Amino acid sequence: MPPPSITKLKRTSVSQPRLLNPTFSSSSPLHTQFPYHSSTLSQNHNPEPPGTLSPSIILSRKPSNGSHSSYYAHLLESCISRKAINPGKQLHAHLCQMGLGFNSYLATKLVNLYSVCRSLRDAHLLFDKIPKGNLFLWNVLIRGYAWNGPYEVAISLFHQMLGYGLMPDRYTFPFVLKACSALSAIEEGRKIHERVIQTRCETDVYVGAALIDMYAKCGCPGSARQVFDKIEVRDAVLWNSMLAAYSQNGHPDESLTLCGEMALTDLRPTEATFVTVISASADMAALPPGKELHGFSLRLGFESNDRVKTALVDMYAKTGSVKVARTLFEQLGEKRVVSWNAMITGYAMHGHASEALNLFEEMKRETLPDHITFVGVLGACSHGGLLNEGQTFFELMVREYHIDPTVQHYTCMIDLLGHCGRFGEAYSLIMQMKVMPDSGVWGALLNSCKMHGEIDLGELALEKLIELEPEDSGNYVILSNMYAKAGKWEGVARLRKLMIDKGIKKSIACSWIEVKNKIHAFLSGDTSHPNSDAIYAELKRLGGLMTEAGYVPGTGSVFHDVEEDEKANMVCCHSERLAIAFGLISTQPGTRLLITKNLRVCEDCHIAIKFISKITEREVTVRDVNRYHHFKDGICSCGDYW
DNA sequence: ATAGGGTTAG
Repeated sequence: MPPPSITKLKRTSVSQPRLLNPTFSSSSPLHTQFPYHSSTLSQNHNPEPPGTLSPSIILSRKPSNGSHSSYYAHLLESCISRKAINPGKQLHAHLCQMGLGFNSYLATKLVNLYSVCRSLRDAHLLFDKIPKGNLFLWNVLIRGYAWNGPYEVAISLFHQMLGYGLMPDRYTFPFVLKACSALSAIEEGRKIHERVIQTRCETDVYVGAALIDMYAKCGCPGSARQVFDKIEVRDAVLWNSMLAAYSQNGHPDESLTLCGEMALTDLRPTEATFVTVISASADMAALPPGKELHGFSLRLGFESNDRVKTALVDMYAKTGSVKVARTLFEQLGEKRVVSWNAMITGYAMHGHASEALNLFEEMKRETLPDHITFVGVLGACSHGGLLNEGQTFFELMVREYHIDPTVQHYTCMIDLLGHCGRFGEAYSLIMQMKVMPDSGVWGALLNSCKMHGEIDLGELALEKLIELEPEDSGNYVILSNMYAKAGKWEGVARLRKLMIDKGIKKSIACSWIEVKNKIHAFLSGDTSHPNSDAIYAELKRLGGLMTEAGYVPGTGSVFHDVEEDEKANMVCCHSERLAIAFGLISTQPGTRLLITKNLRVCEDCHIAIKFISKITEREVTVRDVNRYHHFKDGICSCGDYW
């Protein structure tokens, strides 16, 4: 039996309610009031997923004894839960014919349907025709804009709603706060928080989680914590939002501490708990808590959870256990973009360029790479000094994948060109960027200038960097070292005065290592550690062995007023080397050493560490906690002239 | 009478 066409349905005798006619966007090829003729149905190239009610089935079940609001409500609910826009529009047209269009209960459901189907234009046009006394109607439309944008409209609707004398409820707040989060609109967010308190909604966990998220996205974890502390009956999601608030704002340690408190409650951690807190431990380059969380997640039955597993891949890769990361990566049931990206960037940040690029080739066959994939791929090229490959991938990204380069992609390219001494091309690339060059870009250029002694361009880069981040000492230090290397002491003096005038203090390089659950931190030339004597003795011993093995202390930093033998001494007391020496004398042979550094490891130390690994047959990983594409901190504290 | 918050790769 052929499906009944909507045009054949009986028209009611009631005068046509124009009020709620469905609207069709101008992009739709269908401009008639009844768009779904049987001919158009058969041309449907986008069939609904299996299990969806087809439009013909909906209408063939039309009750013969007249129309009941609850019957259509049921059908509309069915469309809403399936996000089935086309049958919904057909129902809408049908309701207009039936004369049920002015039923504001059903109309509200239609607004809801358009809203969940992201047809905000249709939702809003219909909304405009419905009496405004119904809070639910407002909530539905605000939700639509909070989920899909423009977010400003959600906030403006909220104010219009207040203008109508309606009181927002515990459903309204999460929606409008989500819009504030998306816009980082802190002033608006705080005003809404006041209203939450007036309305006595502050103990609702949904409202609370939305407030915490709003404060987190606006960079105010302290305010988020105040909200969290005021709520007495908490659920897992509330904890999760607070954990995320800390890790999104550079406090992974607080996130881990809070996770410990959560573990003391009766609440069962969820997938989001583990994803958040495992990534927090990756951010602080802390393997032991990460491993503990791994075990904890296994005990709670998250072994085959791919999202948790992806977070673990990222954590193990970042903390230097690239092989463990790869093993887990291979265990993934479904490899999504995030998983590929975590593994590729993991290889890139440890300088495993060929592994990163091989994996990228494999990925291309299975998944569509995104802009973050290319940050990893270009980062791998930049680490490996692969200029030609980098340029090819950059082209590929733009031409084949139609991805607009971001500052991060440009930073990698500037670094690549600069390190190869192609300053003309590097500079013209900066000039032709469609995005504003940030401190990462100029920092990459400055760092390259330092390597090649390009003083003029270096001065220009510093000028830009001073505009962008006047408080950052690292930039001055790099240029100062360049002046010193070229013997331009008046430049050194000028910069020193500039820093004093601006009241800028130099940041100090610090490295740390965890041994037996205790963190041991070292500054450059530090002698305050209880085992200091033994550490320096070990460094001296290593120095001898390294020289025998062919190591030549770095010529990267030149000391103008220090005797030759003292130079060698100073090169040996960079903070990462102190941490390594301590690790060597206080752990079992064969244990892997993970050192974390707050500034970028200098090239000389990188070479030295390779020698140390070889001589001692120990796996040594030094990880800087700065993002690897931030080249502005490419300094070692001993090489400075202050 | 219908609805809602948190999550990873740079």
